[in-house]
Amino acid sequence: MEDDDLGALLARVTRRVIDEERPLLADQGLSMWGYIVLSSLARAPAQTQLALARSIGYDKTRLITLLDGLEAERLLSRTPDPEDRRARVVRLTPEGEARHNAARRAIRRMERRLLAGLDPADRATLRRVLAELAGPAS
Amino acid sequence: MEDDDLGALLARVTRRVIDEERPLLADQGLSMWGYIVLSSLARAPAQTQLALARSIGYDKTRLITLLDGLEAERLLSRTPDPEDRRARVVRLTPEGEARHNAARRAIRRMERRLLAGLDPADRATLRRVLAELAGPAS
DNA sequence: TATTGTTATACTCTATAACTATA
DNA sequence: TATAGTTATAGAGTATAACAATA
Repeated sequence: MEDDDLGALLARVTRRVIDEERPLLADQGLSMWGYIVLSSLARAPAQTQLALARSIGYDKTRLITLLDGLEAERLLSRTPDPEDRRARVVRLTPEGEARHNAARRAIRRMERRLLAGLDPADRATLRRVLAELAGPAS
Repeated sequence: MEDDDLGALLARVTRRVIDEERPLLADQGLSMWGYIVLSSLARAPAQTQLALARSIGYDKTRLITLLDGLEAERLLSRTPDPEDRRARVVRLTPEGEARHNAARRAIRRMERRLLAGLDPADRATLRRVLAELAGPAS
């Protein structure tokens, strides 16, 4: 029997992880893309919404309503940039940081459980190789 | 700087591979799901369309039009099962087998190129660990 | 003239319900 | 009554075009 394609294998594993993540995020009142936005902002505030959209690989027009929702929940702020009055700097609020951390903790717990059966060296290799293949950090 | 979530990492790598695959499949006149169907049938014919849908994780109603297209191109055949006249056995035609092999070769070439920078032991570990995490073969 | 943020629109993909023919 | 295949419809998700404000 032939090996699976790498792409097929990756897609199956990714789908499995995502399926486990979704209910954990729902517990925190977050969608997948909402969590991705919070994660990006937790690394660094976004100078423009366009830059944020590009950095997470999302459409800039869809980002608007996503940010609207997150802002309405006071998880992030959009403040006009005094240097360029077209742009709006997007930042996490303290509440947004807390919500992100809670979601992140739940996801990390799930990941540990998922990888529990693997050899520790394999776990390390997996993470290192995936990071290498993913290219420069987003 | 914190590590990325495993899910985020997997999603990035998967997207990258898929983005590389799509044009190769388009060269063969195949969609992603079309290729997945041909791959499944290349492993074994499907006793019913429902079983095929389940095995590849696709919706049975969407499978219909997908199979319609592939059948119109003579890449597969749907023949009524004499034992159960509700069911239709789905098989690759020789042309379907050839098309699948051509697509597969192109994809394997791309995968080799993508993984070329990795240590051979890491490559092997990646494939083995992903297969383990993907669960029982579909 | 180009860019940021935005809205509106169209399109594609996906899920649900209901029908037919067999079992 | 349940299942395989199918069709039609509705919904979610996504992409495209166009606009106002600013550079």
